[in-house]
Amino acid sequence: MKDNRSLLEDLALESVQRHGLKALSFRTLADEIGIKSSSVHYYFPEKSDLAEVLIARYRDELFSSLQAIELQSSSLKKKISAFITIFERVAKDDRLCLCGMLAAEVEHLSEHNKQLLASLFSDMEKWLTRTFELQRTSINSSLTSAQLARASLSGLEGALLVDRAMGNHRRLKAQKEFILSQLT
Amino acid sequence: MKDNRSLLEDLALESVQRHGLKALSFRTLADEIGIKSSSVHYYFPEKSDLAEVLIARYRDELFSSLQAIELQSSSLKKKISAFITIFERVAKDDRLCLCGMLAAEVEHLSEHNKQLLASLFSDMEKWLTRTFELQRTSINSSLTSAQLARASLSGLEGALLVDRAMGNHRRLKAQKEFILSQLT
DNA sequence: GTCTATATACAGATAGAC
DNA sequence: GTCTATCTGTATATAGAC
Repeated sequence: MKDNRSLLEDLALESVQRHGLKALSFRTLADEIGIKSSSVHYYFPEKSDLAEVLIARYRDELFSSLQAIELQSSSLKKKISAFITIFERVAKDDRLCLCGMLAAEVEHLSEHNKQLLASLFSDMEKWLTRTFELQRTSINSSLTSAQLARASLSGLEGALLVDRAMGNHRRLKAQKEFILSQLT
Repeated sequence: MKDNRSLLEDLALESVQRHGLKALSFRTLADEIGIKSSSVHYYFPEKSDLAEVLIARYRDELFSSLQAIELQSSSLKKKISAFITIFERVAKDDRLCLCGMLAAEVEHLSEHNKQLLASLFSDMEKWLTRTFELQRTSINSSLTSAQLARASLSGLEGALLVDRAMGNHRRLKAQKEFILSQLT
């Protein structure tokens, strides 16, 4: 049995990935677990406090996935495939990546949360850059590892975005083929 | 001197590309040209009516740009470069592509506007697919023209999205290099 | 076309009782 | 921790006068 704090975080994360932070309401959130909105404010005084927790949680779970990839996969192609699997799971769940959704709403974020978001993107890119660079010889492209990392991450974010509007997963599939076609 | 209808459309388009449709307020819009919100309802009875006009306008301007590209550019690389220029202009103006922003907010669109958005994406992909296919011999990739089109468009949308969160244009630049690296 | 006035709904947030 | 009650702000939308 989970405590209310965790339940609220779970529901909030799902809601933000589906409908956005601006559309998230403390009232609706409270209704979903049968408490009042004032009780939600007990856990998260302001909406920005909740957003901060969501970003931190997403970051933690993401980084443990990345560590698992480093341990389990050997070839570069396998590592990048496993990385893309993270996005495929998000797509299957009819969600956007939290980062992608917040990026669309960046003008509504607190300054602090804007920085957290930027550093999360930056760290994902760094992981990709390092992963590419460590097995650079497996790459067949004129681009630098950093450029490939930037294009790959933003490409996957865009694929999730457009696929949601189109009701299928064709762009994520195309993006995956595109990225993997650069690796041997 | 533009009429109020056009002024409202201009301001609304800019606002949606920057802050999203959900954040767009008839009151604020009215204030910006010195009329009352009830007068905005005279032109656009409901918010979804305004959104529909914005999508149609965006579509018209986009397609005339695409036609110009077909007439002016010869090589495939030049055509695709010119296509990417459209996104570079959007980025320089600190906006998102209207389609990308609405895709993030797709759960809040009316059924009709959801369809308009999907068909706009679809037509952009068709244009790209046709353009790639017509000069297929200039492409150095194992992907089909349709897959390249899907990956390119969603990649550019994602680049705009992530770049906004990061405060620079590095992902759009990387995406451009990535796409053009497949063309001879 | 534009206004005033208003109905209605919902948002974030807080005070204070239990 | 959770509640009731409330303040305050803002949103969409409409009726009816000018």
